[in-house]
Amino acid sequence: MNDSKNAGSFIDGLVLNDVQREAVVYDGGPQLVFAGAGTGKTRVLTAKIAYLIKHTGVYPYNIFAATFTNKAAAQMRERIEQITGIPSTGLWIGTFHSMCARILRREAHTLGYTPAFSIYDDADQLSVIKKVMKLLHIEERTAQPKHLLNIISRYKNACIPCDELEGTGRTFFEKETINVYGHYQRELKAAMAMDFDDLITNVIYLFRKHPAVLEAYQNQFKNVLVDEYQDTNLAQFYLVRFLAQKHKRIFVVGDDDQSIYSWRGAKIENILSFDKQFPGTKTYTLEQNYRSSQTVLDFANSVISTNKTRAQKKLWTSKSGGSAVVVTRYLDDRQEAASIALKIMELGKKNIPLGDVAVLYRTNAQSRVFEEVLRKNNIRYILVGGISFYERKEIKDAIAYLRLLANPKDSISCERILNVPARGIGEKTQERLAALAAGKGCSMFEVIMAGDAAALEGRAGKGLEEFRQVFIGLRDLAAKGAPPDEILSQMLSDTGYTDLLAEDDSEESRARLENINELLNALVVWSDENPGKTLSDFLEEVSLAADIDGWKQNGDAVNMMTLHSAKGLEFRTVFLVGLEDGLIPSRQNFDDESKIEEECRLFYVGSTRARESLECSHVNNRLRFGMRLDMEPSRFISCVPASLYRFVDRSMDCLTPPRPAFQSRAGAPVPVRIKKDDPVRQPVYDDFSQETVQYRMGQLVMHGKYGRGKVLAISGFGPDLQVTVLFQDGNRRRMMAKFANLQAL
DNA sequence: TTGTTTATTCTTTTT
DNA sequence: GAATAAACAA
Repeated sequence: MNDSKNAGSFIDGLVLNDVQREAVVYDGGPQLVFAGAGTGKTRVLTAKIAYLIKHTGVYPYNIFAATFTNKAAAQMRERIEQITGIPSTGLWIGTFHSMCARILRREAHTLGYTPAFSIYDDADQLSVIKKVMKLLHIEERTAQPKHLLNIISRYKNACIPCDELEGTGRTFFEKETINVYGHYQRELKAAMAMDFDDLITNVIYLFRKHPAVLEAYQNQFKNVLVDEYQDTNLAQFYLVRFLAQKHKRIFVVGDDDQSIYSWRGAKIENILSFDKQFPGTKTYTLEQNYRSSQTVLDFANSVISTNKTRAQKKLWTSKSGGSAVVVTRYLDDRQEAASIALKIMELGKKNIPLGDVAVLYRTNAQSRVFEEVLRKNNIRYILVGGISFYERKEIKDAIAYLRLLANPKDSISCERILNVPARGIGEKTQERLAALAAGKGCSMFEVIMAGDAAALEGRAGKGLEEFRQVFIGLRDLAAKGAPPDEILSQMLSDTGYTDLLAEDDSEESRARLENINELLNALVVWSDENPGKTLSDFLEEVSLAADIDGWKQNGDAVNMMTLHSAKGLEFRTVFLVGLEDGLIPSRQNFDDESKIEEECRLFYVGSTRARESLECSHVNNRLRFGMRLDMEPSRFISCVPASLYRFVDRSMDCLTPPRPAFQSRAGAPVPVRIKKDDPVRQPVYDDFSQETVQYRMGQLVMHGKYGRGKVLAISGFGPDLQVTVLFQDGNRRRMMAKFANLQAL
């Protein structure tokens, strides 16, 4: 970078180019930095904060810096400390969610919350919404719980509280949704819980209702900085505006070409209209890329140039050349994985550290084939995302115990573990408990702990008493100030949770036991590193941890993650896999132009992760939903001029024995799952269609119009017989068997 | 009430 | 094919 035309100068030991330095030094109001991929975005932000602290007399305590992940925050904090030599303890740097949680714990009482409130993840949210729907007698097939949550989330992102919506619903559905929203919020409040959106939104409500509180925070945060500004949502914009209103010392960095979170409410308009929102904004554009080779950049530039709605810019680098971008076509996903594993091994032989290699894909499900083949070849890998550690059943159970201990109103956690391990407390008992709690105006857990429920007869009563004793023990321990890990291990032994797993000799139980021990270790380490912090602090960290936060680049392990997780990272060699229409762009976004553009940006983000070599691949045929589908190469590849990459077709190679594309299992009929010795459940014969066709689950069939498909479900009987078929185009159709005229394959 | 089998849906992406 | 909901048997 020293040979570039705007030769670098140093600020506090950081090399900066002219534009970067100007942005760091300027102190005349709002600043917006458009920073393309690899143009030193993090460097500028770090330098800016360090500069503020070291040269302008701003205390770390006066800085509010929002990053996209906790990991990024931790790294930046460390770097800043290094540069300035000043302890960064007071510095507020973290994700919007974690910093808002911090504010809310402080101000909890103002909002009628306890500082130990629980934070609900989406599984918890789903439980709450289902509870509400049951209460309001809304059936799940009339309105999907996830859809309702989505609408609620949109209201929250716009910072519209439910009481403002009362009576505004026009259609029946709207009225119902608003009603659900109200009940949902009441349920959360009763449980002393907030969901992810609430963390931001409640801070906004706090500031709106209590100007004095707002002013205090405005006075504290004289400087507001935001990273990845293109992925902020409306509520986050309101927050930033609130905080920066007074001093107008706001500095945001982002790249509209890397906006990939609109489905989470992110508004690309935030960055595109920043200068209108903050008059007098000084705008900078960073276009010199320090990461990738020219060939990679040319490819990436071409990918993104097809998008219409974007701020014009073009990345360039002073590094010339680089190895050509390769696009390879494979026969199927297995060949793709096997060949890439082979290539990875060759890289290893060339002494390229595998920690500098990544396999990136659109969906988590795609990791499976790679895991299998890498394991078979003894290649170490690190998998980011998928089912994360904290989403595992046993971990969620353990956490629920701790949560309930910290927050006795947390009914969702209470219901989760009341009968785990099984204590004979079934659905009926739970209903009775809920009624009892409602009558007394307290939570289920409080009813149990008061001993009021001990009056319940028989097994259930006994189970409840057992449950109560466990928590009495835990409370004692907590009151004595025992460290969290001790509390957890006592819970595990008192409930018999560990014993139960130890008794069972299955592979699964052993894995679970291992996970539990891992959690225990994590708690020990955590308490060690965070003396004085409470159980709630730990639980908060757990709730707000991203998959990528736990990721540690390891010298000899290949990295595998989704394109979303890869944002902000870079690798020497990147394999961009599964580049097929339907995956990227996702089939579900086919009908929306703006979503297609976002998928294109995702492809762009992926391509720009590569420093030296970029290998893309797509397959003719892929296993999805347990069936083989024929795929077409992604439309985004088709848009790139052939001169910008080298195309290799390996789909004719016979690495795997040749077979018809569709019938992967050599046409072997899928075994029918019929209950043994039950004549009633023999395969259904449709005697009423012209031909006698025998349908069974998993049966491969041919349809005149839709082509091949797999029978997923059979319902009805005789002339009413219906079959649900998943077709090759990825769509599922339910059809009357007598008209469908399906042919067995 | 519990543990089994069977049916159904599901795959985007995550703080 | 895998995870979950629903249905069922013990």
